[in-house]
Amino acid sequence: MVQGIEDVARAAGVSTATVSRALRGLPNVSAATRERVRSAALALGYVASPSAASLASGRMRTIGLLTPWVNRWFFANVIEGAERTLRAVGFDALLYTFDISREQPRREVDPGVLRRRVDGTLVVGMPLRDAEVQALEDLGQPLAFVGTGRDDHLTVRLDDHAAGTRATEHLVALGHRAIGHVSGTPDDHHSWSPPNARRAGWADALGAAGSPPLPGWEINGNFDVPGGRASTHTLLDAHPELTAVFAASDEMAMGVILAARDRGLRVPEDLSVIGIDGHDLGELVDLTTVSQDASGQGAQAAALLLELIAGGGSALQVIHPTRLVVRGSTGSPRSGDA
Amino acid sequence: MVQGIEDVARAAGVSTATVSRALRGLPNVSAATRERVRSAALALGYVASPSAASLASGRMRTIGLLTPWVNRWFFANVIEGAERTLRAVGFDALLYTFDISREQPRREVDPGVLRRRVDGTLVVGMPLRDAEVQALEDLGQPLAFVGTGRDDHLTVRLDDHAAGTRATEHLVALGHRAIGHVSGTPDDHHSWSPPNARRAGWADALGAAGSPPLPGWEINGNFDVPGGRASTHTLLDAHPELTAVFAASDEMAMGVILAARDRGLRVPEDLSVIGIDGHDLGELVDLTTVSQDASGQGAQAAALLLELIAGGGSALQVIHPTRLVVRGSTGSPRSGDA
DNA sequence: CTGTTAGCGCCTTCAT
DNA sequence: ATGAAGGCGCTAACAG
Repeated sequence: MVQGIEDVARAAGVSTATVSRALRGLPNVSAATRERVRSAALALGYVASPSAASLASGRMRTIGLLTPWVNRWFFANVIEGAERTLRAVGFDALLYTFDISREQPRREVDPGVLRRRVDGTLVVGMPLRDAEVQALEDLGQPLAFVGTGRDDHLTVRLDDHAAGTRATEHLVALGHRAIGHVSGTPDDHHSWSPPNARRAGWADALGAAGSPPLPGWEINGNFDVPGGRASTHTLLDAHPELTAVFAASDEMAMGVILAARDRGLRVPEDLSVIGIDGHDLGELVDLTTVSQDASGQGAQAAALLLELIAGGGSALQVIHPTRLVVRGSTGSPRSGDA
Repeated sequence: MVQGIEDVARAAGVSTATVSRALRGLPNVSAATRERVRSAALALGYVASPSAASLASGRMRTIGLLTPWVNRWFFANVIEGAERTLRAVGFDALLYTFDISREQPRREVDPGVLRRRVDGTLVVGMPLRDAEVQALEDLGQPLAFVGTGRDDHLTVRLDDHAAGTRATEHLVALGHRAIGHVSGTPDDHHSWSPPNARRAGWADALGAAGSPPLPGWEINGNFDVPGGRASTHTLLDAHPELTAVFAASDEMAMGVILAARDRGLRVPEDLSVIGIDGHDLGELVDLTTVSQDASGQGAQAAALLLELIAGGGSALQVIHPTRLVVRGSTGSPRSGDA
C-alpha cells in the first residue's frame, strides 16, 4: 500500500501542488502549512516517486559514474568521495564500469543509456576517445573528469608531470641515474594523459640531472600489480644496469617489488622503488611514494559537477597537491655492495 | 532535440505501442516490422526514457547496492561482480554507502528512498538491525545478502565457521596452540554474523586440539589494517605467550604483520599470521590465507536477486567454497629459537 | 499482428 | 499563499 501525493494532500487538507512545494522546500508556502504537510507526509510514510518526479520535471537527481574498475585503489577512493558528496545533497550515484584490463578494446560509452537517466556525468580515470567525449557533450549535460584531464573540460587531477618529476628527483637526490620507468596504459597519445605526463616528468627530471633515459628504460605495466611485476622482469632482463624504478602507480610499484624479490634483489640496496598514489597498503611493503588524495578529488569533482548542474559556472582545471612520502623502498644505489 | 517514441513510430509507419513492443523484444511483432522499428530507432538515436518507462510499468530496472565501504577488498570485489552481472541484463546499480568505520552508529537504512526507485536490494556485507530488515521487507521487493547471512533470506556467503576452523587447524597442524584471534566488529550478536562464526570456528578448532582459547586471546580489529595493527599490540602486550594470530580478514592480518614488525617480531618465526579473504595484495606480505571469491559471490547474488525479481523461486542459502592458500606468514612456532 | 486509449504520479504554469 | 489542470513519455489493456 504505497501512499501518493494525493493521500498527503487530503491528510493535510491542501492541494497536491502545495504538498509538492512544501516538501521540496520551495518558497510561497506558509510555515504552518509546510509543517502540516511535513507531518502528514511523515505519518503516511510518503516519499515522492522518483520516476514520476523526473518525468514531470526533467531532473533526475542522479549522476553517472563512468569508471574502468571499482576494485583498484584510486578508483575505489574517488567513487567513495564522490558518492558521499552526492548523497549529502540527495543525489544518486549510478555506476557504469568499463573493464579495460584486457587488451581487447573496451566497450564503447553509450550516451543513449545516459540520456534522460542522469543529470551529469563524472568520468573517473578513464581515457575517452574524442568521439565519446563529443557524444557525451551532445547530451547537453555537464561533464566532469577526475584523474585524467581534458584541457577543455572540468577536470580535477594532479599535476602529473610534476608528480613524475618529484618522484624521479627523489631518486636522483639519492644518487641514482639509471632509473627505469614502469608506465601505465599507452593507448593514449595525448600529453595530458596521466601516464604520459608522469613519463615526461621522469624523462625531464633525468634530463635535468644530466642523464636522459635510454629508450629501453621504460615499459608498460598496465597499471596493476601483475603488470608491474611482469614488466619489471622484462625491463631488468634487458637493462640490469638500472638501480631504481619509478612506477606510475603504487600498485605497479608493488609489482616491481615482487619482481625484485623474484629475482633475489634486495629493496632498496639492489633496487630502489617509488610509486605514485599513497595506497593504503603501501606501508606494508615500506613503499616510498608521491601520495594524492583520491577521495578528496572525487568529492570535489562531484561538488563541482553539482554546481554545473545547478547552472553555476566553475573552474575548469583543479589541481590537487601531492606529497612525497619517503619510506624504506628507496635508498642510495648499490649501498649494499661495492 | 530528444527523440520520443512517437517520432520513431512515425518514421517506421507504426503505432507507439508497436514501437514499444518491438524495441523491448516482446512477442507478437512480425520480424519485418521489428526490423523496421529497430532501424528507425537507431537512425533517430532513440532510447526510451527510463523515468517514463518506469512510471508506466512500475519496473525500475535498477538494483540498490547497500554497502558500508567501496574501498575495501571484499566490498569492492563484490560490487564489481554484481555490477557486471546487472549490466549484462541492462540493470543499473545504485550505490548506497553507509560508513560504519566510526564508533558512532551509522546512518539508518531508509526504505523510503529505495521505494519506487529500485526493483530489489542487495545488502553487501552489512549487518542490518532486525527493524531495518523488516522495513526493507515491507517494501515488498526482493532482498538479498552477500557475505553476511540472514538464515531467513537469500544469502550468498561462506561457511564462516568452517573458514575459521580451517585457518586455525592449519596453525594447529604446524604445532601452534597459543593462537590469538583478531576479530571483526562485535556489534552483532547473531551466530550467523561472519565475525562471530569465524571466531567460533577458531574457538572450536582450538578446543578440538585440546587447548581451548583463554578469554583474553581475542580482540576486535575493526576489519581494517589500522584496527588489526592496534589491536594486535594490545593483544600481545597482555598475552606474550601467543605464537600465532588468526585474523578474521586479510586486511586485519596485514595489520597484525605491521604490528609484529613494530615489535621486532619475525613472521613466522616469532609469530605466525593467517587471514581470510585471498586479498590481491596478500602475496606482497607473503600472507597465508583462506581465500574466497568475492566478485563471484557478488555476481551470483545479483543473478539470484534478478531471478527473484523475475518471479522465480531460488535457493535460500548459497555457500561459496574457500581455499587454503599457504604462504610464508605461517610456520612452526618458535622455530627460530629454543 | 497491430492500433487505440487510458493512465502511471508528480511538477508546473496559470489563475485566484 | 494556494488551487486547478495539463502534460512529462511510455506501457498495458483491450480492441480489432
